[in-house]
Amino acid sequence: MVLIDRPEAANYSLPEITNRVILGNALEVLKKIPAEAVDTVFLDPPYFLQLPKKELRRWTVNTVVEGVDDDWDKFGSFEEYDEFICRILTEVKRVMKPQATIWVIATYHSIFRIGKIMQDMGYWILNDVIWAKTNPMPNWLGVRFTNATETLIWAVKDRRAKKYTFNKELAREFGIGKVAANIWVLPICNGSERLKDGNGKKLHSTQKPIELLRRIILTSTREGDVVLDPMAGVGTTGYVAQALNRNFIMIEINPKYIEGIMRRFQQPLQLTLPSA
Amino acid sequence: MVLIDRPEAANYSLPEITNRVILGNALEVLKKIPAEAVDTVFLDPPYFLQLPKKELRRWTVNTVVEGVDDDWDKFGSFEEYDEFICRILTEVKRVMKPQATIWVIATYHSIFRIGKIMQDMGYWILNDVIWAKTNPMPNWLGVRFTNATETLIWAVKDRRAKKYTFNKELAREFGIGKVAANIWVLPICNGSERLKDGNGKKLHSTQKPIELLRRIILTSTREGDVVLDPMAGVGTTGYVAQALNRNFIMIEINPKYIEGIMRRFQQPLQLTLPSA
DNA sequence: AGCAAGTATGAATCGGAGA
DNA sequence: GTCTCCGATTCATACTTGC
Repeated sequence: MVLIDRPEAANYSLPEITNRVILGNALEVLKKIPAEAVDTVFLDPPYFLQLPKKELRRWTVNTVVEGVDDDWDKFGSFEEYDEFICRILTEVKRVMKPQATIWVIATYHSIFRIGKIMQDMGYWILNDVIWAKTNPMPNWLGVRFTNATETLIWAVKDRRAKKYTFNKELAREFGIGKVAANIWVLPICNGSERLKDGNGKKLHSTQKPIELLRRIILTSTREGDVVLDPMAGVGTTGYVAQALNRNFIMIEINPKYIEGIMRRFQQPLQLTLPSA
Repeated sequence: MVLIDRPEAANYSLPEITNRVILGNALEVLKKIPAEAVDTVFLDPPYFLQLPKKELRRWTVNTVVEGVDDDWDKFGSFEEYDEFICRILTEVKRVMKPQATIWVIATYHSIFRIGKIMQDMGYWILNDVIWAKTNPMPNWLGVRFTNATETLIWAVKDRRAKKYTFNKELAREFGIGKVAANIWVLPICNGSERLKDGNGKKLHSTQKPIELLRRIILTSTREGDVVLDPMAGVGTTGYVAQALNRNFIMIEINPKYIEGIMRRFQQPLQLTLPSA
């Protein structure tokens, strides 16, 4: 894995950034990428959780839930959040090929805002896909339903885009029942897959599971395609793309996460390609 | 079942409309209902792009700009839909008690717009609940995932509302696993439950299943509560509410559907109340 | 070594009363 | 709006410890 750290760069050529991770702010880096360059986008933005200041304590073991308290999830208001989302989606749209598709993931905290903004920008939603978690954290005060799902929006740039990639047979394997249903049941990322920092704590608050990206890439890309992840975190997208013979471009602003990516790629992921 | 058909009415008292269905336009009828009158709302709005234009326009008041047919597929249509949703949610909010909760159901065509509008209006989302259909209509073209879900948004009027009703133990029965998960797996409305017209065709295109309303009412209301459905269709909400010893107020503009409601209530639904 | 018991933790908008 | 204090509250999974 090669890191690109040239903040002074004017523009990037596609070859020089393919299968690379670029250190920098997605909004600025994206502007330097050629138009209509990528086949698929996976976007995992901050969810703007607005967690209460009050700590949530497990009374039986007297420990505190370490919720998402990262600076990258802090916004002053919905308006501020909306503007951020809108700017990212504008830059992303420019670098998408005409037939490219985009995946965006979030929870109820923000997925509705994102979806409406996408529609208003002209993106055409193909599906919502529900990630049903087998092991969510329960709501133990019993004041709400346990939030066991995240929602993915799968869309094209424009209503007129038709010949996008969809591997129906693989989609049938992943969904529930015999139809290619829009529900994926899989566990959250934990155990040895979860990257840790020097103190054994999780390196990233919200690392996405390999299996989730495997399903996204297999259903919506072909071998040799270029997958873009503008907010790569610890790089699950590129890690899985490489294992499935896809190309990738990742952008990440946090050196701590970049370090995790570099460490991860030293042991390439092994995945069997479907015979089809 | 008593029908209220008094378009000339000034204002309604709560007793005179409780356990009744009111014939009329929801936007106008809601204005005649006292403020802070209901405990729970179930809103099943038109699903954008699934109804012909004239069907949607019947709901809108003073918003139709003539001669913009060419723009119907673009932003103009979204705006008109948004305004309709905003108006309904404004009237609904007024008649909700401070601790009342609201359920809104839709598919990806419109749920994102609705959710953002709700947030922008100050509604505070408690959960999204995913209705996973056991018997969805397959997507034969194979160009998308089969749409096997609908999304429900469950919300309170305001972020500060706390003492809303949530029957945790019942929610645990309905969800998947032991946690009260936000996923309900149940079939679409079919068979003898589905109301038919004189020609044996389905009377309503999107009749909601009894079981869906049973779960909504049992998890989020108490006996004696008032449940409001401003766009009642063939009246599943009131039909289930009555069987569970809840009160209801239904509004419906289409006499054909009202007729279905009247017919339905002649054979009251039998449901066992949970012993709790 | 293997099995059992104990411990840790997850994108969480998670309470209420009173000062 | 803040703050403090009181009290009731969780499951699936993976890892660690102990025998």
